[in-house]
Order: sequence, then structure tokens, then C-alpha cells
Amino acid sequence: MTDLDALDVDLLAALREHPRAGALELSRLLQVARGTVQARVDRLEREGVITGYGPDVDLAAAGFGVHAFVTLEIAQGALDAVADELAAHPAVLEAYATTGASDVLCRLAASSHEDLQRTLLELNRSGVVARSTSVVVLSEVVAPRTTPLLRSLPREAPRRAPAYRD
Amino acid sequence: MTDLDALDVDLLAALREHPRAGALELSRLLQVARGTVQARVDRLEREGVITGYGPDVDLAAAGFGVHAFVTLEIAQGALDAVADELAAHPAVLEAYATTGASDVLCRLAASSHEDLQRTLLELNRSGVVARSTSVVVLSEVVAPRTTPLLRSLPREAPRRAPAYRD
DNA sequence: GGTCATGTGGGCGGACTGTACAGCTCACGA
DNA sequence: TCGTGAGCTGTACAGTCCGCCCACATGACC
Repeated sequence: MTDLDALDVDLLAALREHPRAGALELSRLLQVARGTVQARVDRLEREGVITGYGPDVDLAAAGFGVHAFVTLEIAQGALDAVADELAAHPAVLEAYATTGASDVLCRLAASSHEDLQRTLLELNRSGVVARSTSVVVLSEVVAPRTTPLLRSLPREAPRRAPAYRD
Repeated sequence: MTDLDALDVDLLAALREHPRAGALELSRLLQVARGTVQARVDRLEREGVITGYGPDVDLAAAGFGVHAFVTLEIAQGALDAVADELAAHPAVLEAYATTGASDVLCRLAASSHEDLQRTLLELNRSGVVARSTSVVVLSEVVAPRTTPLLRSLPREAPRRAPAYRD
């Protein structure tokens, strides 16, 4: 676990807002030297804070307008089997083991309600799932984001970056 | 809504796997001309299929190791108020209005269990939330992904791309 | 005081981007 | 059957950026 300083957070935000920007343009935006930007990005990638770079795909625009969240109750100790099952199904966008009455929460996408129903039936038919409940997404209330969270922590100023004044 | 052909899907997958690749390298990977890659990417961005380009941040690596999903029951017609409330809270990563017994499903991140508890209390205290249930994420079963879904549909071959085979 | 890590500013060659243009080929409609 | 237009290819050129150097400055730490 790394702790980020204010420059790191600004760098991540700048990367998100200016996807096409190279190191040189970022250095201009952040008022630091190009080498600093490159070193910071390298460090963030090396330490696993940056895991990739999109592209972020709007599934609705790509023809998958129906989204749903499904909770699964599974047989004791069958988590691995369920993980394989879910990973093998393309409609599963992500899945997490959770506390609570259910064991797994996963998010599905489909091109239509019929398509979604088909997916749900396939998952239920697989045997490892004891019970499932599903809710369909009606609208996006808060779009996916991380910057506000990263900014919410009090950040120390960069240890050394004379040219960087926020 | 756009329908993507096989080249579009391969292009999106290549972009994800080779984040640093420019148009020229992508054109080599996909065995098409550079101009084609540029034209396709432009089209995908213009039509809203590509909405952005990361960086994808591993929140656990950034100090926010605790994730939770929360379902909210809200007062009749208070969705806008809840949306504002949620948007104002940095710990809210995303939120969706859903069918089912609850009205809103949202995903939270926090630096610790105490931090999470504090967030939950703040959301409950706000008044617009009638009831809430929360589950904590224990582990990632399927990592976020979209490529399998995009590949799952039978895609027509690109209408014209003589150099593009497979 | 010395050392280390980090940031700054600069320079260099090679590589890439943006843009333009001509030619090819297929789909479509007159 | 024959244009026409859209899409892809290949090429070219100028401008820009990247990766990699270097010397030097500045705090933190020993």
C-alpha cells in the first residue's frame, strides 16, 4: 500500500481528464518538470496503484443496455466452482464475495431483457448456485469515479517539487 | 447505439492490453493501416462507445482497502435529493437506481472499517434514506472486464478491410 | 559534512502523430 | 451495366513528443 501525496492525486486526476496528454503536456498542466511526471507515473504503475488505462467502454452505446446486479447464495465451499462458472460467462462484468445473507454479488450486462433472463437461467441451472436474487439497473445515479475519494484524504505536500504549487 | 464489427472489438481489446500503444503500434498489432486505426478510434469516441481512458486506480493499493455495497430505501420521490447526497460524498464510487425492494444500490470505499462505519452513519443521518443494508466485500471473484461480453456476440467481419484477416 | 533520493532544466536522436493525398475495391443505386 | 461514394491502403512531410542522457540544486537522513 502506497500513500499518495497531493501531486500524485493531481496527476491521476489530470490523466483522467486529459487522456491523450503525454508526459510533456502533463508536466505543463501540473507545473512540474517532465522527468517528475514520468518518474511519478512509473512509480504509480510499479506499485500497482495504476493497473491499466481503459478504454472505458459505454456498454449501453455498444448494444448492452440492460444491466443487473445479482446476489448468489452458494453451496458451502463451492466458491471456487462458482468463480469458474462466473468467469466463464461473458455477461458477468465483475463479481465479489461479500458478507451478509448472500455470498457473491455480481454485475451482469445483457442486450435485452430476454438476454438477461437467459443469462440468469444459465447461472441458476449450473448447480452450484443455491439461490439468487436479481435487481435490474434503472438509471445511473452517480457515475463511476474515484477522484473525489482520493482527494478526500488530507494529503501532504510533495516532499520536494519546488515548481509545484497548488 | 452503434454496432461494432470484429475489428472494433479487437481494437478495444488491443487498446486495453497495450495501453501505451499509439496508432502506429495498434495498426501493426491488428494488421491494418494506421489511418484505419485512427478513423475507428475517432468513430468510437465520437459515438460514445469509448467514454474515457483511465487510469484505472487500484483503490486498495491507494489506501482504501475496504469496499462495500449498500442498498438504500428512500422516501417517495426523493431520488434527486439522494443523488445529490451521494454525489457529495466522496466515498461513494458509483450508485444506481434499481428495481426490487430497495431503490438505490451504491458502492463505497473506505480506508478502514471505522471509516466505513462513519460513512454509513453519515448517509443514514441525512434523512432522505429510510432504510439501508450493507455488505462488505471480502474478495474479488471476477475482476472487472468487458471484453468477453463484447466478444460474445457474433460479429460480422469488417465491411472492408482487405488487410484484416481473422 | 556526506550521502541519498528527488526534482529541475537542458539537449539529443529516433519515433510517432496529425494531416494530406492518390489509388484500390467493394456495395449500392440509377 | 455503370457511376458514385465510402472505406482501406500506402506514402509523404513537418511538427512534436518520448526515452534517454547529463549536470546541478535541494532537503532528509545518518
